[in-house]
Amino acid sequence: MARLKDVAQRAGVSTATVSNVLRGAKPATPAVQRRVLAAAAELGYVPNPHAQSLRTGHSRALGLVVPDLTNPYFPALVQAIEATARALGYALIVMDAGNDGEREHDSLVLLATYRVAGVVWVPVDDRQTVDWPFPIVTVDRPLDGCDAVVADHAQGGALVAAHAIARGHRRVGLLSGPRALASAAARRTGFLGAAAGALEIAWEHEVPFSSELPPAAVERLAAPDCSLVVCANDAIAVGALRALRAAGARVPQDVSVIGFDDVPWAEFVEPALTTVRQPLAALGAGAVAMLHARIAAPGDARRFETHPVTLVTRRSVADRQAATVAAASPAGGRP
Amino acid sequence: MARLKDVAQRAGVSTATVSNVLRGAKPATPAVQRRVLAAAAELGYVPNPHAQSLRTGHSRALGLVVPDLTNPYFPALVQAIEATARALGYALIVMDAGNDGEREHDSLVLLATYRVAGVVWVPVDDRQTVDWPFPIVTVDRPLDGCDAVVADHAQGGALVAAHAIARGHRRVGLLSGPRALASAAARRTGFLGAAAGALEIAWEHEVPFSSELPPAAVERLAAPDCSLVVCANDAIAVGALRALRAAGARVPQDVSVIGFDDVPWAEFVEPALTTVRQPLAALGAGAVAMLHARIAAPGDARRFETHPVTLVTRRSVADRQAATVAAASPAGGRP
DNA sequence: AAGGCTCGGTTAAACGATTAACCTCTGCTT
DNA sequence: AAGCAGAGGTTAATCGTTTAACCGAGCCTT
Repeated sequence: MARLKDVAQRAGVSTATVSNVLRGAKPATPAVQRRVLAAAAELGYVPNPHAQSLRTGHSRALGLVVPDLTNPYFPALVQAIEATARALGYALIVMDAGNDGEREHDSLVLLATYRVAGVVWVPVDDRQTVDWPFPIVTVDRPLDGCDAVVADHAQGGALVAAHAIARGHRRVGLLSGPRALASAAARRTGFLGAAAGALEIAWEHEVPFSSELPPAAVERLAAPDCSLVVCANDAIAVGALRALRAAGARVPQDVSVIGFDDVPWAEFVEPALTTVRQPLAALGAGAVAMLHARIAAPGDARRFETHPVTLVTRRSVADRQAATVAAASPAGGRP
Repeated sequence: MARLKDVAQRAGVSTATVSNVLRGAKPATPAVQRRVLAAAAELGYVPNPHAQSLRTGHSRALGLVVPDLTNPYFPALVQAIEATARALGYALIVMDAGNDGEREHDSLVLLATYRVAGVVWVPVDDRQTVDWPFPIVTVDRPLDGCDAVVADHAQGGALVAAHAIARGHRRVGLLSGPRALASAAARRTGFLGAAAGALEIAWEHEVPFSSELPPAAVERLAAPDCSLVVCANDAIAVGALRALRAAGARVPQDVSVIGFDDVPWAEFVEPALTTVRQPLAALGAGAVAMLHARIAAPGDARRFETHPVTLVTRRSVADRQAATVAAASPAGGRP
C-alpha cells in the first residue's frame, strides 16, 4: 500500500507538503497542488489510520455501546448509526453490553484504549457517570452533562390518547412500563395528559417490558372492563393479545390493543398492531451528527435533541365511533 | 495514560525488556519479570493499539460485514460474534452492506485500510471474490478458497420432513425459497430426500424470502389441497399464515404450517410457529474461533464447519396421527 | 586457559503519519 | 537600497510500540 513517502517521491516534494495539501492544512502553489493530487490518485493513496491515530492521539473511529443487540429496537438504530458514521468517514466499533453494567463499563474502557473519537451510547440504566476521555452522546436515555438525542415519548403517549379518543373509546386499561425508566414514565404522563377529561382509566398495571405478563395483569385481561388496553410496549401488547385470546376475547371487535415502538414484527402479529413508531433512523443519524459536531467543538454547550414519533395505525384498534353512530342513528338521529 | 517507557522507568529496565516480558516473547530473570509486572500493574499500563498496529502492520481488530442488520437473522449472530471476539481480545468493526454489492465492496476496502486482523463476512450473494489482504471466514454462504461456517440446512430440511411424517401428514405443499441461494436449495433437497416415499408433494412454488407472497402462491393457499405447507423461511410462513387466514382456513386445525429460521418473533405470531432453529450463537462463536485460528496459522488447509440445527415445535402443525387413529379406531380397530 | 555458547539484557531503527521550527525566496515599504 | 513580511517549502522531531542487532558475563568444552 502506498505511503505518504511514495506520493511525495512521485510528486517531487516532501512528505510534509503532501500531508499539508492533502489535508488542506497549508496553502500551496497550484502546480504543486496538482502534482500532489495526481500522484496520490495514481497510487491510490489512503492514509494509514493507525499512524494517524498514533500521531494525533485520536482515531477516526466511533464507538457504539448498546445494552443488547437482540432487542428488536436496536438493529435499525445501529444500522442508521453505522451508515451516517461511515458517511462522515468514521469506522464504527460496536460493543454489546449484554444488559450488564459491568460489561458495559468494560466496553467503555476498551473504547478508551482504542482512542475512539467519540461514542454513542445507549446506557443500560439511567444513572451513569460520564467522565470518559471521549465525547459521548446518549440515545434515548439522557445522562446529565452529556449530549443526548431522544424520541419524544410524551408526544407518543399523547398520540395514542388522541387516537383512542378519535376512535371513540372512553374506558381504557393501562399496561404501563417500569416507572423507573424515564422513557416509560414519559409515555405514561404524555398519555395521561392528553387523556385527561376525555378518557377514563379503568385500571393500570405497571409491568416489565416483556410479553410475559405478570399474573395480575393476565387476570385483569380475562375481564378487561374497557374497550382498549394501551400498552407501553409492543412486547407488552403481544402479551395482552395472547391473554385476551386465551380469555376468548376477539381483538379488536371486543377489545382493542395499542402498542408502542413499532418493532419490526408488529405487522406480523394477529391482528396487526396499531402502535407508535420511533424514528430510529433519525435518532441514529442525529446522534452521530451530534457527536461529530461535538468532536469538532468540544467546548460548546450541551446539546439535546428530541425527535417526533408517529402513529402507525393498523388493525388492532376498533373504531367505536362508527359503531356508536350506527347504533345511535336509527334511535335518535335527525334527518 | 501510561506508556511503555513509563513502565520501563519504574521497573528500571529498558522498554525492550518490558515489551518482551509483557508479551512473553523472551525469557527474563524472575526478578526482572516481577519488577516489570508490578510496574505495569501499578501504572495500569495498557498498550496503545495504534502504535502496535503501526509497528506490526495489523491491528487487533476484526471486521464484520453483514448484508443487512435489520434482517432478524443477524442480531443474534452479531451478538455472538462480538462476544467471542471480545473474549479473544479483538475489537469488532461492523459494517452494514445495505444489501448492496458495491457498498459491501467499499466495506471490505475500508476494513483493509484499517488493517484488521481478519473479517467474518456474510456475503450478499454467493459469487464473490476473496482476494483481500486479510483472512476471511464466511458465515452461511461458503465461497471457495475461503474458510466457512454454515448451518446444516439439509439436516433442517430433513428435520421438517421427519416431523411432518411423525405428525401423520401425507400431502404437503412446498413454498421453497430462491433456488439460487445455496441455503434455500439445501433446505429443499434435505427435505425432499427425507420425504421421499413417505410424503407426497401436492405442489411447489418458488417464492422470495418475504412475507409478501406472489399471487400464484396466495391463490394456491386459498385451496391448499394438502394438510401441511412447508415454508423455506419464517417470513414466508407468516405470509402463508396470512393467506390461509384470509381464505378462512384455520391453522393448524385445517392446515398446518411450518417455518424455518426461528426468528425472534416466531413465537409471537398466531399460532406460534413450529420451525427449525439456526444455531446463531454457535455459528458466530465458531466463525470467530475459526478466524482466530486462521490468523494464527495462515497456511493451514481450508476449514469448513457445519453446525446442526434443531426443530422447535410450537403450535402451527397439527398432529394428524392422533386424528387418524381416532378416526380409524372405531371403524376397523382391533381390541 | 582460551575460545565458543547461552542467557539476559540494551540500543537503536523502524512503522507512517503530523507538525513545529526553520529556511529561502519574492515583492513591498520606507 | 536596505530591510521586512509573508508565502511556500523542507527538515526533523515525535507519537508508542516491536524487533533486529549487538553486547557482556558467566559456563563449558577441549
